[in-house]
Amino acid sequence: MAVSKKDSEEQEFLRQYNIHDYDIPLTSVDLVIFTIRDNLLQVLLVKRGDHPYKGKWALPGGFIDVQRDTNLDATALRKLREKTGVEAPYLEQLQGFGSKDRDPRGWSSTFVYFALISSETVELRHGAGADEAVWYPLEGQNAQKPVVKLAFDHSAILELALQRLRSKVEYTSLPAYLLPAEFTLSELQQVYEIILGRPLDKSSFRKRIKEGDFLDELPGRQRLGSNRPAQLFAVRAGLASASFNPLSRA
Amino acid sequence: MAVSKKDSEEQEFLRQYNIHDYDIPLTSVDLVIFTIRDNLLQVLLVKRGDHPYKGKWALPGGFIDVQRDTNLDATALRKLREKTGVEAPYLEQLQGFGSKDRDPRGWSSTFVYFALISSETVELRHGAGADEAVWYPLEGQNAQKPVVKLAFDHSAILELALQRLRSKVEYTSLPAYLLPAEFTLSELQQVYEIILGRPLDKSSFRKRIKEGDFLDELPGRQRLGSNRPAQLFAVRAGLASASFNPLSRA
DNA sequence: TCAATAGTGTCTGTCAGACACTATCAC
DNA sequence: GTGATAGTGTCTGACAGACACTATTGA
Repeated sequence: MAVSKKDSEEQEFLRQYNIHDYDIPLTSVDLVIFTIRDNLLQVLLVKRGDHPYKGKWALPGGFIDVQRDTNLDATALRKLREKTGVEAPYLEQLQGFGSKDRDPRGWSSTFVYFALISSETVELRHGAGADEAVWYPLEGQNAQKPVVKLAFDHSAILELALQRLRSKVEYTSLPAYLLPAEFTLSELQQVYEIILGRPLDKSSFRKRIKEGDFLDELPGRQRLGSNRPAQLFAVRAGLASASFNPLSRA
Repeated sequence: MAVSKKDSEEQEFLRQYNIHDYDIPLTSVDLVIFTIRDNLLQVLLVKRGDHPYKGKWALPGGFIDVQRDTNLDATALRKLREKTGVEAPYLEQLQGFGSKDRDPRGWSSTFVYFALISSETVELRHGAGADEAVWYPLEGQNAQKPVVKLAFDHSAILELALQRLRSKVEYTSLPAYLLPAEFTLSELQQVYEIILGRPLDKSSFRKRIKEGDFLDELPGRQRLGSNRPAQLFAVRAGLASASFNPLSRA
């Protein structure tokens, strides 16, 4: 098929197009990675090894690698893997932020992701050029604002992520991703209570979860102790990284 | 106060930093602008005047102007004003999109905004360099996918925006922003029905709206006709552009 | 009077939360 | 048996939706 005049005109345009001719903003991807450790909700922070804000605590993140990353999700997953070794978490985009003055290098925008992982599957990467990474606990139940001041506008971003987590927990199965692959309903209820900061009724909690129909009972698998053994459950396969509202009544 | 070694080191870093040294993605802001016209939900589309996708229909949008725009919201508001003349709509960020191949010019990312405006306040900008702009109806009630194929990945983005609109309508006051400043409860109910594609019960609709407590009754203002006159309402001041869930039961 | 739409009242089935109950293990 | 936690059953108040009713205008 011959190349039409229109096509060749477009190709000429693209040939002459050079992104470096324009004033454009910096664009990065940042991550708010939550987990449960020691019965507390915790978030992953890194100490910045480079300017700007060198030595300050920040959310993990970085620039899009236009050679290797095929899309934004890929960038987020790569960053997550680099910091934690985790491959398949719950991951969703939180929101974008961008302004003239959030980064001293100039106009800067970032796509912020929101990840939930089980702390048992994590190996934090240390040493050898890697920025120092720590789990930072978001104080217990009544837990207002995080205490540390973070680099850039990351404190505000963390605040928003927390809000989003709390509001989504009300009607979704998200907290299941904060636990190891196998867990009991009591353990799951405890996670809901940690995030929401208030006790839940056992009976209605179990009713909702069962009706939500996003957990699989693992036949024969039980957690033993000096009490009645507890049935183990797992998140139903195929739901990871997806958007879904199992507890919604809509 | 003397400039510390650390500060001057950072300043030196910033002096040498040049964004044009890096391979970075294109970053733009796009808008999904909804309104109600002729009892149909409609979305604003523009015909592209430049490459790429010249002559194709697309969502309105463009690049961030790093000189004039102080933040992402400002870019979105500016674009909205340029296309429609509207100053104060309901505006929220929908989601970011970015990938290697969504734009033939190279790695491209976009922050997509979601706007609701009253069609009565709009003057579409035509002629003189402006791209042609039209309201495109999203077919009536059962209304599945939009028919036109849009440029870039805009068809998928529009699809997602529609989903988001429909799901938010279930429990928020959003539809009020699709109407003129003053409206009756029956008119508002009609908008909900258009978006959801199903009839609502008058009594429970009115109960919910009144309890939501986001409308102000306009004393003395009534819509007349050859029937009982209807009380006029307005969205409570101070809620515009804000995030809120008046109908939520949480 | 009628036609038309605005606006209210009542009933009922559903369901979430409160709370008490039973079950099953280690010791 | 006891202590501890798992898991279930029952009741009740709140409330959303169905539907019938009343209200108020123009013609």
